[in-house]
Amino acid sequence: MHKRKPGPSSIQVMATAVELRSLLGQLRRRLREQAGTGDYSASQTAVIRRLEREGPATVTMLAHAEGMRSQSMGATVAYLQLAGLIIGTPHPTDGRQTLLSLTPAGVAWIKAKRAAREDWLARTIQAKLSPAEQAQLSDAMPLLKRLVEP
Amino acid sequence: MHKRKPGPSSIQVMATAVELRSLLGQLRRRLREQAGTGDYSASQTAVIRRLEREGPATVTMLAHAEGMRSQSMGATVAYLQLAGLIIGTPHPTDGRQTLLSLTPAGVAWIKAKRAAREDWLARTIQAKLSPAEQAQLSDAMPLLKRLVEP
DNA sequence: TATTGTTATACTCTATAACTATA
DNA sequence: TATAGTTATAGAGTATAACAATA
Repeated sequence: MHKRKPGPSSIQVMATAVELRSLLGQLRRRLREQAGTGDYSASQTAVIRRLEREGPATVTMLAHAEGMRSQSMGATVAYLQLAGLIIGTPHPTDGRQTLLSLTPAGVAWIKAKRAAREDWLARTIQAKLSPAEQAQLSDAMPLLKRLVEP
Repeated sequence: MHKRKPGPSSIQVMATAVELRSLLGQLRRRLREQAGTGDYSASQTAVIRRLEREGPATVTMLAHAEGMRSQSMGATVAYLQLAGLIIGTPHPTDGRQTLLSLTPAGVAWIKAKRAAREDWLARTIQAKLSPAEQAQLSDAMPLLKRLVEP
């Protein structure tokens, strides 16, 4: 256990909040500027990854999982469909729903990405943080996750 | 020291990267939807806070510190000037530069914000994380900072 | 010639509102 | 009537390019 901070005061929490907000923006800008041709946005990548991890899903399900509106997710999904990475098939019993899943091209994209270590964020984490710090960052993810949960 | 993870493999690093990217987007969307009237954007808040912490600065200095272009920072700063929270005064010796600093209204805004604990992010950190977890999150900030550094 | 800052313009992401189709 | 999804439109945030003023 870390012992550096006995218990953050509310001023320290505010400082963390302010810093996190600033870092959020900086990370986002850095991610965008590092994105090359053939790369996809954060939302697009998140969708691809989620479909890989959890299998087929509808637009509404994806929107809910990523904390955005279905209209916005609709645009994200439409782009990925045009790009040929995901495909929508009608739900067998409910005609309103469209089940989205990865195409072979989508699966191949993920694998190629992983093999090539093309991901700027992953490369940077590995290059700039020690293994212990990488673990520390990884351990902080569940905390961030809880912050965005309803 | 945490001992849960002996040394993250490159697959784990990729997983962290993917998760961080998704959480980044979710946090940003949540921050936006929680923003009420009279609130300012992440970039705007970051500028206000930085001026408070480090004193007067130019547009170029602020842009560099936040990792964005001076044209973009110009827009952010222009809005804050219109809102009356910051003011620009000509540099005494270098006529090209404009030194930006907080107005009394800007200082008052920060103080009111703090006193009222109006900040959604700070409130959420305090409400959803234990003191130890708050410290853990705070400790992760320097790691994120190093990721965005050039 | 280099630097500070501004203006014009465009792109991405996301939101709200209104609509269609199916249940 | 409620739900899944689409289309139209708007706004915020940021980028690039071109320019003006000062050093």
